[in-house]
Amino acid sequence: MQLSIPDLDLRHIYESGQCFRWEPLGQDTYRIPAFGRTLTVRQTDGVFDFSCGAGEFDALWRSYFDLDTDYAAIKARVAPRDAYLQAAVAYGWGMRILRQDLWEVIVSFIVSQNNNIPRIRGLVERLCALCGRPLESGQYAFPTPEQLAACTEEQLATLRAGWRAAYLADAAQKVLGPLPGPETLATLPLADARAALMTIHGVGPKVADCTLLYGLGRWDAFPLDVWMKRAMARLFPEETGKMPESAPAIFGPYAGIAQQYIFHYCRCHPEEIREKTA
DNA sequence: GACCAGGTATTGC
DNA sequence: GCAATACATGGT
Repeated sequence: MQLSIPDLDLRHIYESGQCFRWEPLGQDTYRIPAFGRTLTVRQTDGVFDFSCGAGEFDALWRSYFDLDTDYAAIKARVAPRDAYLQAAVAYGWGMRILRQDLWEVIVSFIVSQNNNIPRIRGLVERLCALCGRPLESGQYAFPTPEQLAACTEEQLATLRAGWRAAYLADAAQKVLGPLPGPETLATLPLADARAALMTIHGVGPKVADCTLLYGLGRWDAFPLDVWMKRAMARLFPEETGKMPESAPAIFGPYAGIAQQYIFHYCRCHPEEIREKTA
């Protein structure tokens, strides 16, 4: 089906480090495995061709692309007087926060720690091929917690994930066991939801915040990685040591979305940050 | 061959 | 509490 969508650019999302399984298929086209399905999307001048019918689109992908949220209003709220924020929003004008599967986000960002994005992509794909269900498209579904938990240490070693392999095993155990379900994590106070996720070995503050933001749509979560720390030190030096708790006071209820614009811009323009903080 | 990559757990003060 | 350190793997 075809749809005209404002404030959406697939490349901005693909490059923004929130998802790791999108596969570029030439100009402005991506193949996206998620929810055990494979969607192909082509973008031409704000018009999007989705390789699915209206039923599947409304059931799965409308929420995935966060299409019921007015990003124009959010951008206006996020970029007040500060020139850097204005530039970040203008540069990543088509950014959106995907509503991804919670379990997939937990695993992906455990894998992401102290790793670069190309290697994260490779690792996640190897994991899917190792124990995920084969799809008709020839790709693999993201493995369930049960499938991951069933893997032996030797099998996980083939991923070449290093010390993170043990973290993945623990994440599966915790999700199958004591961890509250998605509905609970979505409604818990931020600090409590964060603490619950951090009971997983290998999930610290940053991975917990990524999980809350990308896996539960909690825009009050504000992931602080090395790049965001640099950007915040440059933009709000007086907030040093108070982040991420003070983020909502600065950016309002869309702190996590602001983070996404800033992170993307920051990664693509490293010189603007280094000049000021080196 | 250092050095870095969307960090975290552990240790020592 | 908070800084220093090790941690595996692969790409510049």
